[in-house]
Amino acid sequence: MAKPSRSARRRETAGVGLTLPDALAQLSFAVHGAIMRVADVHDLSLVQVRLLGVLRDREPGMFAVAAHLNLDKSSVTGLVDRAERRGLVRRTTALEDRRTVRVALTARGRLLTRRVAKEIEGELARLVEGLSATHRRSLSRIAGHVVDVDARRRG
Amino acid sequence: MAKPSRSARRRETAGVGLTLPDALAQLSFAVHGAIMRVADVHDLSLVQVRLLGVLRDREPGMFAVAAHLNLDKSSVTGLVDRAERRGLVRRTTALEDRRTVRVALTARGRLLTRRVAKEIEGELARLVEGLSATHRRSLSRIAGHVVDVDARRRG
DNA sequence: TATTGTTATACTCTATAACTATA
DNA sequence: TATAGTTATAGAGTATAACAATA
Repeated sequence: MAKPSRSARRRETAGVGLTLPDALAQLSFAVHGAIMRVADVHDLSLVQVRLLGVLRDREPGMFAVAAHLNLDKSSVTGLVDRAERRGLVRRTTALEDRRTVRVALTARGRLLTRRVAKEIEGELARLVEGLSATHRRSLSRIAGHVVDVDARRRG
Repeated sequence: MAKPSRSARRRETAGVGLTLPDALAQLSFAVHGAIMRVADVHDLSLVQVRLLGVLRDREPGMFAVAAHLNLDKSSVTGLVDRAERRGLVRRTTALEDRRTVRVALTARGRLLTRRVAKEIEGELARLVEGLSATHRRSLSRIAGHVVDVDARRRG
């Protein structure tokens, strides 16, 4: 049996009488699946998508990338190596501190980043297109609140 | 459906600062984080947690496990190898078809599965404990609806 | 021939520890 | 000494292709 795509994801039957934890977990898997569908099309992993996202508005050093992605710096070395091999990012040496290596999107990387962001937004929009405007507003507001509380709790 | 105008979108997200796709993505990361906190405590990966979940009420063959997890059967061989090495699952040969290898939780695996499930439920409950009962009900209902539509769309 | 699993191989992703270069 | 990054190494997780055993 061949897996048709790069991602592995769960697809279990949804229900009506779900507990809130179950509903949350399944919603999370659905969202993850939507993101991975886009990533797969461009042969990107989730981490690579996140890397592109981090570089979208910044030109951080390797250490800062590691902090953003919550990875060890040695993991970022390989991650950037692979992205560089694909021509998506470029390493440049900082003039002010010759120890730091800045990472930046190439023109091709920038193009791909914009495209992927737009496609993910589209997939997520499709995911909620069956909801009424009222429910969409509710979901947005409640989800925002949950995220907010969680973020404050963890700094 | 027409693409909403820029101003309409601003109206839709007024008061929250997040678009619905953003809110969904961030909520998904928060949920994933909650699950991973539990998994980490028990030195489990997300896939291993899912494997335990699949085996909770079943004793499937390797092929069926692969289908449940949406993995290639060769990937499941290694996955089950590692779980078996840790004493969490056991391979047994089926009597009716000597090709198939059934996978079952050991006593220790069953214990861990119950504990992990309970802890994940607890983490997710904590995630939403700041919501009013009304908002919790809304979130549960709306999330269930999204998951339901998504599941039906993908069969 | 078809199905179920495993093996061989290769790649991504991740971490820890040791190393280099710069500050 | 301390910091930024890479290298060496190990292991999990994934896939494809080739194989063995059974149906």
